[in-house]
Amino acid sequence: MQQPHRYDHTAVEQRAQRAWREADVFATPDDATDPTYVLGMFPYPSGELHMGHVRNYTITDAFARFERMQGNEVLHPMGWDAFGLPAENAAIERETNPREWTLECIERMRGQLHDLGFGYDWRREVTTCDPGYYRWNQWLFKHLYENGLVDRREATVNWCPSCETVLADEQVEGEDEHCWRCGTLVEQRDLDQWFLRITEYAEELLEGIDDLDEWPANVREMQRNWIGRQDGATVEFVIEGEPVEVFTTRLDTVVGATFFALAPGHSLTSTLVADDPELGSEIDDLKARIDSSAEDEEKRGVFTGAYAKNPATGEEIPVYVADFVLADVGTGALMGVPGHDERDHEFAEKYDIEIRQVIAPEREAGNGDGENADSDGDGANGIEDTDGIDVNDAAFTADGVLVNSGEYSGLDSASAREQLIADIESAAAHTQYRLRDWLISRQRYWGTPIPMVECPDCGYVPIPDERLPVTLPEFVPTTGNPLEADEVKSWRETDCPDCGGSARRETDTMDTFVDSSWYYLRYISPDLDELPFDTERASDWMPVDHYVGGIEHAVLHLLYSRFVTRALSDLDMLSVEEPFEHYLAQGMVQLDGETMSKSTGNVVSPQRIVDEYGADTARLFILSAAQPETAFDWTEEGVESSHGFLARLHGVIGTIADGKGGIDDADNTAGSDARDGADTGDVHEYVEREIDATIVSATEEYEDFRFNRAVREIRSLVGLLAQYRDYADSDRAIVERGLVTVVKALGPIAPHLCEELWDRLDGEGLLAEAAWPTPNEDTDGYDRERRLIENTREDVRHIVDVAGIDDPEHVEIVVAPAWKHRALEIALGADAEENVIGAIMANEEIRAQGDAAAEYGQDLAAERRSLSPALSAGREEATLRRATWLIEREFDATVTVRAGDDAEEDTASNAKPGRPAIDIEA
RNA sequence: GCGAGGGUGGCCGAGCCAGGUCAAAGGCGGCGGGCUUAAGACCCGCUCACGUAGGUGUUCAUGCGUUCGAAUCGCAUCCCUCGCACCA
Repeated sequence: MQQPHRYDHTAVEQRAQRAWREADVFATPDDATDPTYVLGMFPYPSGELHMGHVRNYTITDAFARFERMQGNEVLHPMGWDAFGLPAENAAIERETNPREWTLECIERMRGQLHDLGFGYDWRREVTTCDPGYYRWNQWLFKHLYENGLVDRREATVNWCPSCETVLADEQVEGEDEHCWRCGTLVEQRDLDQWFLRITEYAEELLEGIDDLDEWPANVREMQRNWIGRQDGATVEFVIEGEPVEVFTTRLDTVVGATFFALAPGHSLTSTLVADDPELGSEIDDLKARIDSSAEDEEKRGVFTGAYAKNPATGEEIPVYVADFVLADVGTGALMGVPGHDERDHEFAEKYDIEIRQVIAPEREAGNGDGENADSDGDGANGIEDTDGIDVNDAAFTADGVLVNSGEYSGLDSASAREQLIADIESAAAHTQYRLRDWLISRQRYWGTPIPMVECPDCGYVPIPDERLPVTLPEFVPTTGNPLEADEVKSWRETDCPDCGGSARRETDTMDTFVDSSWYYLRYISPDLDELPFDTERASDWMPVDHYVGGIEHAVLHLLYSRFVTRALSDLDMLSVEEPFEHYLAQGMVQLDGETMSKSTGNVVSPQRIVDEYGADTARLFILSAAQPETAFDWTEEGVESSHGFLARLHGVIGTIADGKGGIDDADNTAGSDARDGADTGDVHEYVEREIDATIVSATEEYEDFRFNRAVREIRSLVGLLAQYRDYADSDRAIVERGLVTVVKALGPIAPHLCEELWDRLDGEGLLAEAAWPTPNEDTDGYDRERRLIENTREDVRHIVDVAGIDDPEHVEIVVAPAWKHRALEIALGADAEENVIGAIMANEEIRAQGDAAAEYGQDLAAERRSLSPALSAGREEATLRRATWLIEREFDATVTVRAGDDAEEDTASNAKPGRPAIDIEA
């Protein structure tokens, strides 16, 4: 129709952004009371925002804006995970230094975040490479140290040869063990390193998962797996007079232990082979095999010549050193039970070790599973009561009933375990975790210096708080650790805080995951000088209410953060134990089904989209393409469709606001156009109710982060408003209310355009600060009304189609008579045993309907269990009346709605509550 | 191997937790109509089968089962995705 106003997104965006900035809309005052804390994982400043970031921050921004409009105080900050190895490489490549490079990247990305219209409280911005931030990493380290949660010890650790640094276990991925950052295969090295003792919290962290009911199930499961709790027992086997402890989850099989195995790295191993050089070199071979990332190769072992005394039987069993025994699992030694452990079985077969059955399947009545019951059970090796199992073929690994175990025979596995713990002197119940301590040393420059000095006299001494931060010296481009370079010798040389003698600074820096393990606390009081965060305020504002970010951090960042939060809580720094109440793992952004990634080159540049279509289009497309947690494909068509919608909305509101639009003057008087049956008042009410219904459902969708559904609701309201505006007697006030609703409800998603349109519609103040729309009327039952209208319209179409009516003249819609509604109510209220027909016929008015009543009663009785309540006859009639204009427009026919009681008998008899009778005249 | 999550109409994807209002939302693609000189954009319908009055039949991986009633609950099987894995 009218010339659409040109939609100059760049101008619109700049205007809106300036307005927000000037009004300081997104600031969270320090005296806020428990604001809604909405947080996206802060980015590593690589220099360029990618679509994953855009998706992440669009989600948090839309939600934060929604919360603000709901009248809640909101904390929505942003910062930079600014330390990390890539900056060192980039600095060397570009002949600059990591600091400058990083700050430039931050500058650029901050600009991009601005351009996208994300509303952050920039006064709370944190940058982890800033000494004002990382001094608190050092402070935290020191306080953990003082509380016994820091350890320096020699260990076999993961070394990435490409990054030239060690890595924590969590940062090594996959079966092939590659570096999480660069993908290089890691190696093992024995080094003295700093650890945070996260294992102290293993049980707490595990139990805490149960309460994280707003986390995705898979993330919770991944954390459970990672912590890997195992309940079992420790028990000692004596080897040449030396007790050696093993851990086992199957103490019930101890009688079946026919060999003993040590890890090549076990301390006893070297003792046992000390005076046998040949044996020693064989074991060195084994060690070498383990180091060379042993795939699923055959297990190998070496018999040491020694014997271990089985604590349950007193039997002497051979001691092997075996490559499948890992030094860092359990105690680095194990009892071999070939009959009931697949791995031990394989080993025993190879070295011809006795395989003994001590567990039989529990016989249950009706266990018809013949699988093991009839497999040549008579070939059994003279052992009775083995229930047909032959452990020579394969280990039987399930729990069962003990056999061949002397006094323990007949006990079930669980009871046997308890009994054995009680009976064997050296045995004790023990719980073991797979979780390892968090190795935080990094042999890199661009990280937080670990605030320790090594004094020849006092050993390692922490640097006192008042001398923090330990700042980084100038960057020296070099291979290896730049902090070990000659050029920074003067930085390394220092004095001992304890004795004042000359000492050497620790040259390892911290894992950058330390930085991110508490940054969400620093936002709460970013300028505080005395402490990392204000305890009182943090206890009020925490936990983060909604945390959004990639699932790749399921066991890294998210686990470390949980640990640090608990540790801080135990230091009385914080009164919450879990940092993130609701965690939303956003899905991938894909292109042609492939994850967008720089390495493969299939990326869409956010910058290009913003330039070409505008930030609002990008945001709208991203949020309408899929639910936040599922992956979606980026498509140009989708982007264009989103852009088209915004441009149309812009056009529609432009024409209306300018008063030259397609609607009549607001004060037109209705009724002159005497359409049969369609009272214009009903039409208006219909639209009003649809506006209300849209508000209610959009609100619900927002609350659940289902922006895609909210968008659908809003778009369909726009469609309705367009139809209504074309309707001859539309009411300008209602159109405006509809548009205001659309603008408000879409505001969190496409904030710039909506801010502009809000202004055009003469909205007061800024949309970003406006109140969320509320329905005019109680929307109870609107669902049923919508369904009734939709069903009825579909039925009309259906009839027209199936009956082949070319040009319907008149549509008569007849609501079921009141007595049928009453009958339905009675049927619904009837007790299960009650006779429905009887109950209905007890009503005099219904009984008066004679055969019709009996017939309908039978219908009700037949369907009694699937009956659902309907609108009252009067409401049904009113609802349909409000919708007649839609049918009139669609078929260009007149439409009448009648109450069943006033209509002709024939027609009315077809009507049921919720299902009006329809009569169409051609 | 262990664990978790899944398998829905041509495709994508809701529904499943709280069984009936589900032939099953929405989008895409396809078809028809409107608008238009035409195309595009946009708007309105249709899109499992049969059917000249809103009907009937057969569907939600497969097979059993529970129930008056199952896409939804249970069991088994097959397949897919992800995580962990020589873990004692």
